[in-house]
Amino acid sequence: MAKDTRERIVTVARDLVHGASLAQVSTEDVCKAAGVHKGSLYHFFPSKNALGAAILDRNWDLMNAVLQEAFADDVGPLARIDRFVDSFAELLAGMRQRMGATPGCPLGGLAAEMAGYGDDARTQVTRILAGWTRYFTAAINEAKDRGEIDPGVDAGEAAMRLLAHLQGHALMAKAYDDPEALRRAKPGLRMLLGAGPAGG
Amino acid sequence: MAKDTRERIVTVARDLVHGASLAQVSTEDVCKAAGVHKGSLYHFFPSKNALGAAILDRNWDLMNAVLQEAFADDVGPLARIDRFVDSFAELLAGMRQRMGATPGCPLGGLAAEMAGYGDDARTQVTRILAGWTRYFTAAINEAKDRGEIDPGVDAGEAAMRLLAHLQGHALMAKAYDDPEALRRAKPGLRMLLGAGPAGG
DNA sequence: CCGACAGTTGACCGATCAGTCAACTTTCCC
DNA sequence: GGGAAAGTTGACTGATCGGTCAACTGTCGG
Repeated sequence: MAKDTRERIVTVARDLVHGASLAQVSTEDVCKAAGVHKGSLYHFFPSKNALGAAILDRNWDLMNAVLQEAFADDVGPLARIDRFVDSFAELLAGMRQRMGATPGCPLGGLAAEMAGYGDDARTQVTRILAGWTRYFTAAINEAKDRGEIDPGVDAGEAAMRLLAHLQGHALMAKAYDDPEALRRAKPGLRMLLGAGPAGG
Repeated sequence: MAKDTRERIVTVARDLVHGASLAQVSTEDVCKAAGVHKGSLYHFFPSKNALGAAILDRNWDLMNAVLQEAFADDVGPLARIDRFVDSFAELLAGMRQRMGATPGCPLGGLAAEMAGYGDDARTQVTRILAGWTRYFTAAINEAKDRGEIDPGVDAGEAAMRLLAHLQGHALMAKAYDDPEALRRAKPGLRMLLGAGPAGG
């Protein structure tokens, strides 16, 4: 029952927080939704911020799974990026249906909130961002090797640009309550790589 | 005294909120900082969210002033965009010095928070975003006329891409506690316009 | 069967919060 | 100067919040 309860708390809290923010969700909300009592929550987490950190890690695990699937090498590197954007957009669309409103990026949104909670949280955020860019960097390097994009581009810098671009579009998706806004990031991503507008 | 007090409340609240979030700042904090009492605050604002809306409007006013100055036509359209990024970065740097940490975009951050507060707030956010893109759209059209960028690009779509790109980089600036991260958006903006890397 | 310990309970606390209110003061216009 | 309206005061409320705690339960090794 041990790991099970902890798992359930994080899962439930994740769902609640993703629809709003960490600050808007109380520990009591989480407990009620998870069918646990306050003491149990604080048995596993020393503080609410620690729960927030666990949620952020969990969100990264989920995003990481999406990334791994999208970046599988059964298609070319540029197509993988497109595939990831589609998966991301579908993820947002599904959440919109479940919650009635389009949330922002599960990582970016919570990250922005927690980055203001001190350096520890900010370090966690940058660690996650680094993990995310790694997928882009690898794909970009492969695209360079294949001659699909200019070999002169710095893969790391380009990857950061792609990530920032995606985060910005995720914000638009939230602001316009429209998951499709994220998909509109695709042509921009191509431009940022100096690659042709289609096929890859 | 009337308008003066209201003004002071919004100004002070803006500073407090920008360093954190609306949720993290209490009405008491605002009152204390403004040297007013609760009743006065609620004399001018029907609710805390209404104060948030006023702050958002104020932030837009300030950003609008920065935009107007940066987009003055004493230089070419592409140079105006660069100039705006520089002004934006300096704005963040100044706030970092005053508050000890790099805040995100004054508009984007608060917008993301308030977009989850209902459709009214979301409408306000989209209105502001539209005002922002207008500057980009005009500059892009002028650049097209001058033959500095491909005349085939849709100015509106391109403007949206630029804005999203900037928002993403503002998030990075916050996450890495480094205002210079925003400046790194510049080459990406050029790529998104299909323009040469320098001079314009 | 026992003792230890992880997990669970639920009442409880002190603090804080958004928002209220009736009384007071100032301003301004007739 | 008088009276109404606008602005201000400061105490107050009811709710909520993060977090605590001592006692209880189940489990598992010896």
